Amino acid sequence: MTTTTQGDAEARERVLEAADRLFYAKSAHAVGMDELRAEAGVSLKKLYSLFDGKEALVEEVLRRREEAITAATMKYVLRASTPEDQILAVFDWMADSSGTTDFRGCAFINSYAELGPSSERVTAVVRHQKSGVRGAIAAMVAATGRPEWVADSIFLLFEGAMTNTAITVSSEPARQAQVAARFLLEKTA
Amino acid sequence: MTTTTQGDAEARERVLEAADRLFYAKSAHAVGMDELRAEAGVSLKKLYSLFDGKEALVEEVLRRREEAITAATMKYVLRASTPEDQILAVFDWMADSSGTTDFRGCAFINSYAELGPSSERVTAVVRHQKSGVRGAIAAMVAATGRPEWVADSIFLLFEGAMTNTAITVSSEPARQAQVAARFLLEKTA
DNA sequence: TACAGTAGAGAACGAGCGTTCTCCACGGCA
DNA sequence: TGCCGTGGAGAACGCTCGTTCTCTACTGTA
Repeated sequence: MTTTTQGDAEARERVLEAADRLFYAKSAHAVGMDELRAEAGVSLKKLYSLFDGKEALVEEVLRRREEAITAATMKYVLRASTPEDQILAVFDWMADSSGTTDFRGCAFINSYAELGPSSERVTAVVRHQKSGVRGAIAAMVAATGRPEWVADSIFLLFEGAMTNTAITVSSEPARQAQVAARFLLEKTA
Repeated sequence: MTTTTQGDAEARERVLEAADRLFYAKSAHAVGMDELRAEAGVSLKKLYSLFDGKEALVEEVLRRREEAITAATMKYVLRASTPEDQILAVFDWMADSSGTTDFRGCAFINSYAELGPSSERVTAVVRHQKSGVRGAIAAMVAATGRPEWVADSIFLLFEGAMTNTAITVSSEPARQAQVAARFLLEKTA
């Protein structure tokens, strides 16, 4: 029946939203399915009818998070006028995001770290997302006509700033990374 | 009695060595105290007589790991002749370390990621170690007379390369970071 | 009103964890 | 030889987790 399918979609959305928030804030293994059930306002039965299990849920949360992050950064990127400023805008996004007290770094790196080599499926997702971010930066850098190693460098600055922003609980690393990226772009102009 | 204290010191060493290896390879929460006991060849009773519990053990492992990493990188750093090459040598260490199949990135970031905000004690240790690495790089850069933002940039490249080396399972990120660091040093000479 | 099927609440289950406790074998001393 | 205390092996405990199962209440239909 179409009505139940409609309700399922809504419940699914609520679960994924709650899972994304809780997994990111406390790390996935620290969030129980029952806590998740309560937060999403759904029954345990429905939870397991919507998803194959916790690992599948983690996988889907990571997949959706890439979309959300891409959308969020795009708002900053598209605001910039020059291609160079577009590249630098991703660090503005990071600096602003770190202002929220629950910023805990890169969700993909965190997932990789907490899972260890135990789940090849999730590791594959993490790898894929990372290459996506890298590809986005590479495309923007390529559009400015600069060599690929510049893109690689900016990507590494991005990664380093993500983890350090989380650990230091400040937007300073994001700003430092932006300074370095700007320098790279200027000297390779 | 001094003899038992002597034996305790040896057992303690074995436990810490095994814990460091297992925690790093599989993440701390995935290693049970019994697995650790077996690996270290020690009884559960002695394990708990030597350490106050798992969290205290994690703390001490992280503290010791900093010493070990510092020593390992120093071997590379001291081999270099110029101050600039000394800075770049840390990326040689990283590239070589990533050759071992069990390289899993920065142990401190991994600990931060898997623990979440649950243990402020361990987070404090992580923060301290990170500022140590950063300080070491800052000192080397300062010795060359370059401004502090260059040190910040190289530190972020270091961090980004550590995580990406682990995720991509290759030494490429370490090399890319070295290229970027060399560029920074040349252009700020 | 009687009934079938669905979905929610939450008990139940088996596994794994950190930690403690019990039991027993062994070695130094009278 | 008999005793005592130390330490090892591992059973036990209490807890939490992911997952499944049971029971009950409800809703739409004849």
